[in-house]
Amino acid sequence: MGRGKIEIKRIENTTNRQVTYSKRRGGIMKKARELSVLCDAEVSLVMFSSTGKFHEYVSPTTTTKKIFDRYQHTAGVNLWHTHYEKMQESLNKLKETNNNLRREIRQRMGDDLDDLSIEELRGLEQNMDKSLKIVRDYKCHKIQTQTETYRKKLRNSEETHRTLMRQFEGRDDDPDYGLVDHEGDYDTDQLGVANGGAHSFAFRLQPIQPNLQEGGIYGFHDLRLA
Amino acid sequence: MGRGKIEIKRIENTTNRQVTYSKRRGGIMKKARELSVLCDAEVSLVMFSSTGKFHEYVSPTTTTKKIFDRYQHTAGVNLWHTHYEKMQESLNKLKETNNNLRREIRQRMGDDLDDLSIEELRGLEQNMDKSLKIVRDYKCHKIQTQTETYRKKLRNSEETHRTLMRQFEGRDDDPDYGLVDHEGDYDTDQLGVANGGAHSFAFRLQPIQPNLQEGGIYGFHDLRLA
DNA sequence: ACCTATTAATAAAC
DNA sequence: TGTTTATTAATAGGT
Repeated sequence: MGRGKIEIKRIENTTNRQVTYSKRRGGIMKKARELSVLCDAEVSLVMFSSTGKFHEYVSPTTTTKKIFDRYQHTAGVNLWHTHYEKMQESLNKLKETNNNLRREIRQRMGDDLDDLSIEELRGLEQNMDKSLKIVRDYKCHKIQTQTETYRKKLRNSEETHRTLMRQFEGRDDDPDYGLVDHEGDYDTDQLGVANGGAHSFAFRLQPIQPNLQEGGIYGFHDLRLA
Repeated sequence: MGRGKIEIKRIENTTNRQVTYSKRRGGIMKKARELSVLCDAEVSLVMFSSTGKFHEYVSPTTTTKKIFDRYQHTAGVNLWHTHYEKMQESLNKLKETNNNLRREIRQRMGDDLDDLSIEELRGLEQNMDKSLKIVRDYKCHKIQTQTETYRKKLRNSEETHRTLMRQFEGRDDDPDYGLVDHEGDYDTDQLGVANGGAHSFAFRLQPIQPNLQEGGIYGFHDLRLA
C-alpha cells in the first residue's frame, strides 16, 4: 500500500527506517484503538523503536498493570515469578530460622523442654550454668568499675568543695550572706554531689537506654530491680 | 475499507463483534510483526476479547517478560512494585527480628554484654538463674522418670527370665544346650537388659535426634557429655 | 509534515 | 469459521 510494494525485512537505511517506524506506529495504534472500541476488547501495545524510544497504547477501560496481571494469570503463570519465588523462599527460610531461634530462647528460659533428650538437657544445663557464671562475673566487674569511678568523682568533688570552703573562710565581709548564696549555687548546678551523696549515683550517670526498637527484645529478660 | 464505511464504536451485534475481532486481530498482529521486522523494533501486543479469550504477539528477538521489565524501567517505576516492596519490607523486618533474637541468645551465652546497663545485667542474671533452676529440675525429673521406667522393665524382664529358668529346670533333656541357646536369644534381641545393666540406658532408649535442619540450632548448647 | 499512486485491510455477503 | 469482492484505509516514495 504505497507507491510500490515492499518486502517485509529490516529497512537498512536508518532515516527510512525511522520514518516508517513513525508512520506505522501511528497506524498500529489506531488499529489497536479501533479494536478496543469496536470489539470491546482489552488491548495493550508496547513498542520500543530501534533507537530505544518507547510508545504504548492501552485500552481506556484498563491499565497496563492490569493487563500484565491478567496476562500472568492467563498465559501460564510465571513472568517475574522467578524473582518472586526467590523472595518467598528466603522469606520462608528466615521464618524458620526465626522459629528455631525463638525455640532456642524458650529452652534457655526453661520452656519447651519436652523434646530434648537427657544428653541435650545435660548439655543445655551445663551451658547455661557456664553462661550464668560469665554474666554474673561481668555484672560484678561492671558494678565494681562503676563504683570505682563514682568514688573517684566523689573524692574529686569533695576536694573542690573543701577548696571553696577554704576560700569562704578566708574572707570576712558578710560571711553569712556569702555562704547561703553560694551553697544554693554549686550544689545544684555545678557538680551535683552534696545533695544526694552516694544514693543518687544511679540517677546521675546511668546512660539513657539505647534505642530499644518495637517494645524491645529485653522484655524477655524480666527486668525487675533486684 | 470494506463494502461500507463503519463508525468506530462498539459493535452491538455479538456475532458481528466476534467476527470483526477475529479479523482485525489477525490484521493488527500482522502489522505488529511487520513493524518488528521492518523497523527492528521490540513490540508486545496483548489482547483480551470481550469473551475473555487471550492472544498476544511479541517480537521474536525478545520475550513478554523482557518487554514488561523494560516497560517498568522506562515508563515510570511501579507496576507490581507495591507487592514487591511489601515483601522486601517484611523480609527486612524478619532479618531485624532475627538479629535481635541472635543477640538475645548471645547475651544468654555471656557474649555481647557490653551494651547492657547494670539493671539489665541484673535482670538477665536473675532470669538466667531462675531458668537454670527450671532446666536442672526438669532434667532431674526426666532422669528419675526414665530410671523408674527402666527399673520396671528390668524387673519385668527378670521375672520373665525366672519363669523361663523355671521351665528349663523343669525339663531334663539336654539342659546345657538349651541354656546357652536361649541366653544368646533374649539377651540381644528381646529386651536388651542383661548385657549392659544400668550403663547402657543411654544407648538403648534414647530416641534418635529429630531432624536438626542445617547444622541444628542445638550447636549452641555445646553438647558435651557430662 | 504533506501528497497521492498504489497496495493492504476489511465489511458484508455467502 | 473460510472465501470472495467491493470498498475504504494505510502507506511508500517523492516533495
